[in-house]
Amino acid sequence: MSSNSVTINQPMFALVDVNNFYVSCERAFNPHLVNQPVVVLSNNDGCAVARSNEVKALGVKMGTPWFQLKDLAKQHHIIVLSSNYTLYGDMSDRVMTILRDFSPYVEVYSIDECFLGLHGLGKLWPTPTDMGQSIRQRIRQWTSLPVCVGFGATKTLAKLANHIAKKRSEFNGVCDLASMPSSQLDALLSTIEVGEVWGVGRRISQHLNAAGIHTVKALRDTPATWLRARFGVVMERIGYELQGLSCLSLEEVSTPRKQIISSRSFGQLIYNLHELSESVAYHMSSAAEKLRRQKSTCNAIQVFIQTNPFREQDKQYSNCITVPLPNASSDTRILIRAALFGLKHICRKGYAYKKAGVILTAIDPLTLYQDSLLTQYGADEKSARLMGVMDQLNQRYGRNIVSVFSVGSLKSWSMRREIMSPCYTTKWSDLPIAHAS
DNA sequence: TCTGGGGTCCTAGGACCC
DNA sequence: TCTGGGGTCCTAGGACCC
Repeated sequence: MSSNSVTINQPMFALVDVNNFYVSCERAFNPHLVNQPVVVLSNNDGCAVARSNEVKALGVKMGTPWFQLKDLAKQHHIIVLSSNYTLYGDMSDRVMTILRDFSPYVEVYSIDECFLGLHGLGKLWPTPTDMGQSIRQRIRQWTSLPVCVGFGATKTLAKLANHIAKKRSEFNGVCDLASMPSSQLDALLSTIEVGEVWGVGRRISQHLNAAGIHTVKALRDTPATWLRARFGVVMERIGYELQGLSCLSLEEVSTPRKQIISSRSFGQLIYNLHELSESVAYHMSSAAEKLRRQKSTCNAIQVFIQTNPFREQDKQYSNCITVPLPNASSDTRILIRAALFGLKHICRKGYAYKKAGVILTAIDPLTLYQDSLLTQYGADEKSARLMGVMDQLNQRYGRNIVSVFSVGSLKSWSMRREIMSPCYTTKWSDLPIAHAS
């Protein structure tokens, strides 16, 4: 290496992930579970959603139905627990609080995973690995949960590093891909299957394999343009991310949900509208609660019901209906009324129903207000009146909530909402001049 | 009258994630 | 007997408009 420009890849992201999260939470409060084979089951105790290492070693896959697991469980004395989401949520909060001590840039990615942004923090630790070990130690000490930490130049690489830290004991729970010499990195990446990459699922793995791409190294060395042409923009991004070009940024503020789903399989089959109504009303009230918690309102609801597709001997029926609400609402009674109205339309007699639920389309009330204004002062209204409305709105909310985004022709101005950015001018005189051509 | 290009909006379906 | 419950984003295609 005689070059005078030595490149040191700074890891920009860390991913911290709790090992076997639900099982580890249960162990934190019941030491008898430590070193024992343990599984946690989903709602209705339907299937396994968390497995201890001992159970994974027996070959039990995520999502295995409990009835398929029963014999094995008896044979190996597996301890089986129903899930306790209140507990898990609480433990998750504690972990995230600890992580905020390590970086001001935090994205809570899921109940047991967290990305940290690291830029500017390099001087605080001798190496990223030291930071990682410190994170592990503190979380272990304060919550008794085991975590692994991965470092990388991009989120995708950090995620991959975390996977490596988990699977390969020689890393001792912390893997830093960014500081790894490239020969070692290549050797490592060529031992990992392409399906382990974040965003590469079963289907795309199959296609990649068919094209002769089997390992992460091979995927990284595939031209991103080819990935784009073959699979679309999402895969293109993954290609760049693997090469160390960051395409996915840290999302520190949690955005409100656009859809809120509440659904559940029934413990036993049900047969009539009355029972379905009860369940749908229940789901609707819980969805409406979530809706109000994120300060949204709802302008359409979808109701769905289905029979049990696994009972092949049964007559199958599944249907859904979307009920638009002319006046957006977050009032539980109004939403339930609409849902039951929809349910009546799709409910048929003579079927054994297994599952029902609702999906709300959630909207920020401010957005609704903007939309109504835009309808009111339609696209053909290229007048100063429209501009005046924009100015008023922007002043009232102290930020640019509407902006001009395109000039279609001399005849029409189009507008759209812009809450965050970018903000173009809202002054009539500053608008670009449209040329007829 | 005919033709074409460019654009929006909506929906369904596919793929992925935890 | 018994098979989870949430979410996101992208794309294609059709209807419609100018």
